[in-house]
Amino acid sequence: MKTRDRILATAQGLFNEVGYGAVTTALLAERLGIAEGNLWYHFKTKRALLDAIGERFATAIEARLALVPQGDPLGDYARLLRAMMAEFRDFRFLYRDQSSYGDHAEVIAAGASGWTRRSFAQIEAHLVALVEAGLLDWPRERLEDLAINATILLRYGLEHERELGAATASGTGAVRRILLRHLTLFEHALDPAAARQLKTEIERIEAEEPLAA
Amino acid sequence: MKTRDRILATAQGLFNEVGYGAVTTALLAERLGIAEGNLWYHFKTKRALLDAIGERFATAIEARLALVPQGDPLGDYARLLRAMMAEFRDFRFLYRDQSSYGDHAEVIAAGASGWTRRSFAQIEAHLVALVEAGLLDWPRERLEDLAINATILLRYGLEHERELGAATASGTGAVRRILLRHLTLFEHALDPAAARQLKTEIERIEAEEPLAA
DNA sequence: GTCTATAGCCCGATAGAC
DNA sequence: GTCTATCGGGCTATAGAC
Repeated sequence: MKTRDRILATAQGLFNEVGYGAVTTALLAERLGIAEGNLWYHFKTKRALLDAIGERFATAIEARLALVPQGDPLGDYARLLRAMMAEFRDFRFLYRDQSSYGDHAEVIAAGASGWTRRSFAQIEAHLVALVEAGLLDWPRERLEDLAINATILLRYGLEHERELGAATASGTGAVRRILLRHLTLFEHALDPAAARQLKTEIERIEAEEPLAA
Repeated sequence: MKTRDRILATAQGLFNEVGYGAVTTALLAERLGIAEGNLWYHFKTKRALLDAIGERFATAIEARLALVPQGDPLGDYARLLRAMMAEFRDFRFLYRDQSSYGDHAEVIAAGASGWTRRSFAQIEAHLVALVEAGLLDWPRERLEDLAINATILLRYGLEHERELGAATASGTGAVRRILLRHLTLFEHALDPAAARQLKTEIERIEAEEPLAA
């Protein structure tokens, strides 16, 4: 792996782990086993490093937002949940530490609002597919609210788990709890077999691999 | 007002406004119109300042958690909503900037988990009162989930509004939108007159005064 | 209690040898 | 591409006059 990519991956992992503000260039260089000066060869400023991760983020989020229901409402919804949680986990510091990187934030600050609104619509589209397949019994006029509430519960799930004192790393069950929690919004209105299948899929998602750091 | 109290109030307002990490002692002193050295007379360290605000927070949160349904389910619930939103607003940086104050956090880190769980129970108790008064049609076994989901939507409401690009200061309608959003969780199961009354109360809450800073 | 002056530290970033 | 050495600056905090 090229040094530049190692820096990016390690920085991203470290930012997620201890927070953007707490990651000094000295700490990052030490973790990488390279000299601090070498960092500046690959990234002229700390901000340039953040920007590079921001570009990765924008790419990942656009890829996730491109997911549309494709005829298997339950599988499609589970796939979307998996993609969203992976994104929240892999780029967690970008969501969480916005107050730390102050002016270093352009890509995120510019995109956040639109991305969030498109996430609402995306979840709603998937819920509509469930309704149309007869798997979810929910009045059309309340689907938008359901979608927004589901998105918020997913979006702030990891922070909420941490606030409850739970570990949030992969394999701790945090993702499973978050997904099951959001399911309580509409589980009672789901076809029982569909609910069971969704829960099985959720167990599979929790078992996923974390970001290589 | 004593200088010590002015420092506390101004610091709290400034922390909420621009983030704990972004508030340097130089900025704080300038806003107060006093010399930086004078700050250290009143608070030996920046952490001591944070601790003092943390104590205020602990007092406020215990006072809020002491609120119990008192026979007027709708009024009681509105009173609780008002208290919670005031708390989230007045001590916002404590909720938001946890990654910034790293080790400076004792009171919060120690209490957060318990406070959150007690908030769940408190909201649930108020919802139970609504059910028992015949104003809310909700199965008992799903009340806990409803309470938890409502708490999360309220707790992360301001951060979510900001992420959507909305202003979150008092009078911007952010609090009203947050309260109406959480109401979508169970509005359809509320007695229509009760729903109308709750909405009226919500308008009244939005019109409230901000923290004097 | 409040001020001025400054210490001491760590940070992000640069210069230049290899 | 990677290293060592070092700089300038901002930050928290101290010393001591008033």
